[in-house]
Amino acid sequence: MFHSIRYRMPERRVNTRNRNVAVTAPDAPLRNQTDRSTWVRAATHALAEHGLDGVKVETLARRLGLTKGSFYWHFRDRRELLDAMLDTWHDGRLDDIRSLTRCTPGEEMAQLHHVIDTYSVARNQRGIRVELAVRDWARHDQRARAVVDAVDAVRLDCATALFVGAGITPDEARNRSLLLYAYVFGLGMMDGERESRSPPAARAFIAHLITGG
Amino acid sequence: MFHSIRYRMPERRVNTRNRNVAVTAPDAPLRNQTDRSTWVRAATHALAEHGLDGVKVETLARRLGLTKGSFYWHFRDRRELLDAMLDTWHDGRLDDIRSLTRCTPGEEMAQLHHVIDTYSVARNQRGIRVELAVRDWARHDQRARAVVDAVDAVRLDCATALFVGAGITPDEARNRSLLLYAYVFGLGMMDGERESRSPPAARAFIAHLITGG
DNA sequence: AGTGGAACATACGCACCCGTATGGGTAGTG
DNA sequence: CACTACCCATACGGGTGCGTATGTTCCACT
Repeated sequence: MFHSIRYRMPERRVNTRNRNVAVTAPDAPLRNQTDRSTWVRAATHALAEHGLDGVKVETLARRLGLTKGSFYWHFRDRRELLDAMLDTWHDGRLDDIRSLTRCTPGEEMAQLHHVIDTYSVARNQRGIRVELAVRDWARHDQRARAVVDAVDAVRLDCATALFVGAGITPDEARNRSLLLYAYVFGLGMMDGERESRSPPAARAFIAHLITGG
Repeated sequence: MFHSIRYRMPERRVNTRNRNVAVTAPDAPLRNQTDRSTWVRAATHALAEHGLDGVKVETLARRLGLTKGSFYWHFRDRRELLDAMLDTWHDGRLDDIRSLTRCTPGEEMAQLHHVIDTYSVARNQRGIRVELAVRDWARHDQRARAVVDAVDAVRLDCATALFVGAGITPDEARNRSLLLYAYVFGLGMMDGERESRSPPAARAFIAHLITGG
């Protein structure tokens, strides 16, 4: 979704210089992807730390020991960086989901508990921070909204499949999956990178309520 | 909490002009509170619409048909407006909680279902927007964090009392209360002012899972 | 009628951030 | 060695937002 749709602007550059070319040109497949990912990593870090408005070109450049000249060589504008952030976040989440919901038959319930534990603030603080920042971003940006919705759809489908594999009816499985994700993200919002409100015993009890056993 | 601690700056003004005086002066008790609340209302609206960084002095002034001159008469700086927003939000939430958890004995479970319904996106869209914006704000601001924590503490206490009144043990009551609020806020984040993922039947099923009845 | 203060408008300086224009350095290639 | 593509630095203009300094209007009170 929104995979680096980079198009050469008509005559934006008259001198010899150029940016890394469009993906529509099949013989020039995205050179310097590594440098782009450097900016994306720094930007994602800033997003987790200070929110979307903390993602500023000059701030990132200072942090990386570079200048805006470097940035605007790799990206057309700030929006292109934001799209790249959404793309990498989307792809990373899909990979996580796939590796989290792949389990041997009969172990579905244990795997669901592992999903809950993975999204707990205590274990995955950075992931939760990014998650919440992206979700807040999605409240003001349509592309972010679409990416979040796509990730949520896959998450719900995979968790529902686990519940169904454990013998739950499809309807109930979907409802419990929705409760599961709403709970983990909501808890991340309430606990705010600490776990004052949810000692391990409480989390275990709630996890059993969600999974039903 | 953080109730308008306004102090006269030492010699900040040398001419005749002055701001509405400090609360420490007992004979001048906050004149023009209505005008301050006008700014706070507009700011809260902007917060819900565009997040904290959408709360800009000049933008609010344009929206109100005024200028910065008016704002800086009523407020010392932007931070004072933000504190006033937190105060009014805090007080309003406490009022809501009190009116939501006051019920006749024997009706505790029905009241808990009413709490869940009140915080659903479909019924209270604006409240949820403000809630999420404040919570995101709390991730970068200590004062906002303190206010959110205080509100959450009261919410959990009152919901726990309802569960206990319905015959649940205190530990389980607190756990179910935590699940309740984490779920409603998490669902607000996932559904994003629509209710595509949670049809009424799903919400009813989940509500019964949370309350246990 | 005149005075003082409340409530606002106007104008300015400053800082920050975006995007562009342009120059420089380096490595590979003929 | 010249040339070029790549990668980055410097410099600039425009826009925006914060806070301050100062001017203006209206009203209450004497």
